[in-house]
Amino acid sequence: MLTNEPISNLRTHLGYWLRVVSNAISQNFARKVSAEGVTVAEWVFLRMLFDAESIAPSQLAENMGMTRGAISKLSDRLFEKSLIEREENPDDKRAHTLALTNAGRALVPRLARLADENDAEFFDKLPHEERLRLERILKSIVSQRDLKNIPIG
Amino acid sequence: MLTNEPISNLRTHLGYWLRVVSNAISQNFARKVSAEGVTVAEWVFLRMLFDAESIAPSQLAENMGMTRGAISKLSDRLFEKSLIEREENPDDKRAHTLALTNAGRALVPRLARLADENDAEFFDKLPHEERLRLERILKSIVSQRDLKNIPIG
DNA sequence: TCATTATAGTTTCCAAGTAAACTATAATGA
DNA sequence: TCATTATAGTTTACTTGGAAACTATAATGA
Repeated sequence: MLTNEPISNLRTHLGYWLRVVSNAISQNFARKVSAEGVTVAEWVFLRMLFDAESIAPSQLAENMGMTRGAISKLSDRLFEKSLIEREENPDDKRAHTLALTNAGRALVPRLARLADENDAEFFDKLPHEERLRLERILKSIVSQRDLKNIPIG
Repeated sequence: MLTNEPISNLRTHLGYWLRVVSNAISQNFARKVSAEGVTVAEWVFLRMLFDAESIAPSQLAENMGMTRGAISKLSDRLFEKSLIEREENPDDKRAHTLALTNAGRALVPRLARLADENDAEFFDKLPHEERLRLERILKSIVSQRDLKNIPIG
């Protein structure tokens, strides 16, 4: 050996434990929303449209931390499921706007319940104080590293 | 509205913040290890082989929380890169054993350094006490939910 | 023994993302 | 004005994973 430094174990990294928990939460949530016929990325997409009323695909790409190509394909799928509408902007024929259909708008509250349930399954058994600490620590990392988006994958 | 319950915002869920941080850490690490020509899944694979000396693909699938199919394909890639060897078990022609090549064994310490660096980038600025709290909270969720594996995706 | 069942690993088909090329339209500025 | 450049969205080629079918071999038990 040219160095005395030990080869660190996977479990020595906080990032490892974060990934284990985060992926378990996401997979559990994916299972729940699949019962409503959507994916986690589709949930995020629909939830953002719910607030935005209408939004450009490129803006959504920015907000979701995904490429425009990915948003384009996500839109195709949600359109096929009749959950969103797409309109060409009359002032700028390059631009589109996306909006929820009535079906899409009706689905969001059900998905939001599933998200609440999912979070509760993982965190409700923590003492309230611990939940606050966890939230504070995570948000401090987000602001320290200036993390803006929701990278899905 | 049929219900008075508000539609919860994405940012109200702890799972959301966990995913933001976890994905940022993984993406940052992916960028680092790509300079060494490997992916995050390949790092985990190599690190496990480093300890195990030799291991069966199905055992590795179990340990990594991936399917045998995925391990089969991961093995192909690592074999192509001359980082692992595959041998047929003479006692049971169905079974294989995997082991690191010298090149693979030489790579692991460099990747372990990158993992250390990556963790430090995200967590070194936290007070020591906070790091311990975060670790304790995450591990308590792991044990409470009996999370066993490293789901990569 | 040998038909049946189980196990190990591989392969095929599919899903959903990225990067980068591509198309259409708009904005800019010499 | 109109050639050049920028922007919006789509498409293509590729990556990497899962699910399930498939192949080869081993174990079981009537």
